Amino acid sequence: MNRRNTPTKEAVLNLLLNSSKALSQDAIERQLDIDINRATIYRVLNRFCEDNLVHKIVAEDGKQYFAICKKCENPQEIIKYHFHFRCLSCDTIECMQVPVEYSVPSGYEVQNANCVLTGTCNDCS
Amino acid sequence: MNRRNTPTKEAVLNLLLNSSKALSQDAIERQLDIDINRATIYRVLNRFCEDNLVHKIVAEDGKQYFAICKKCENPQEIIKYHFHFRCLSCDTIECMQVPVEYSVPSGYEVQNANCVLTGTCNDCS
DNA sequence: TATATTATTGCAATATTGTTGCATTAAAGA
DNA sequence: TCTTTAATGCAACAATATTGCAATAATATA
Repeated sequence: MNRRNTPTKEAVLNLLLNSSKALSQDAIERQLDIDINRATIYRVLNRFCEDNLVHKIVAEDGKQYFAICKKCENPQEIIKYHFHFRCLSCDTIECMQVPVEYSVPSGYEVQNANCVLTGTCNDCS
Repeated sequence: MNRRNTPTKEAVLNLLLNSSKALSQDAIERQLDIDINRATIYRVLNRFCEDNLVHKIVAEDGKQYFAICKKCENPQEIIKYHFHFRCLSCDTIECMQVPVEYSVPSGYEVQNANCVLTGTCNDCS
């Protein structure tokens, strides 16, 4: 399944690259200049996730948010997972530098961590 | 807004009390002997949450899960938040004793933490 | 450059989860 | 027993996300 470059893909990627926050599908649709179908946006985002370009966070509102996290790409950092912060005031989600530290009993195998702190962010407090 | 005791309330509470795992609305509906309307189950659960009898976890499947966590009630433990583990194999969510440890930059105020580890649990590995 | 292959897209339909309005029922105090 | 109003069932609704299918277009190949 080879990937092809399309204006859609490029537009979504650029939006994410220029955003300091994680974005939901509807936020992406709203912020894009061009009109892209909802289903297409989801498909593009899911493909990005498959290719490890983007990571997905599910907040307690049950919605999916997507982010390109530059910190993730830092090869020095072994930190695989980091906290996310959801501000209830400005309704944004951002990647925090704070790593997720945990230990699980033997027998448990962790494949992913989805950790969201909720509250008021620096800008809104 | 006084609360009243009803068979529904009692049934849901007993189910949660006897469950070692966090349950979703549909799981509760399935496991109950009596037939209870979906909306009612949600209302009962949300009331339990308001009364701090139960806590709610949102997993990466976007679904809400509810649990009575005995560990939460231990007054010795200052631990407010703990990790949850979602097993992809048996599709359950359980409360872990592992506390969530984090620090946020000044200016951020944390009101809640929703942390779910995903993978394979002890029973399934 | 023209053509063939097939990844990508838009559209509509569908599934799932959760909430809300409203009339009815029933718990609990007077 | 009567009154108050919390709780319930039902249907409708809202929001999020996915899927099938036909049409389109990116890319490799001739």
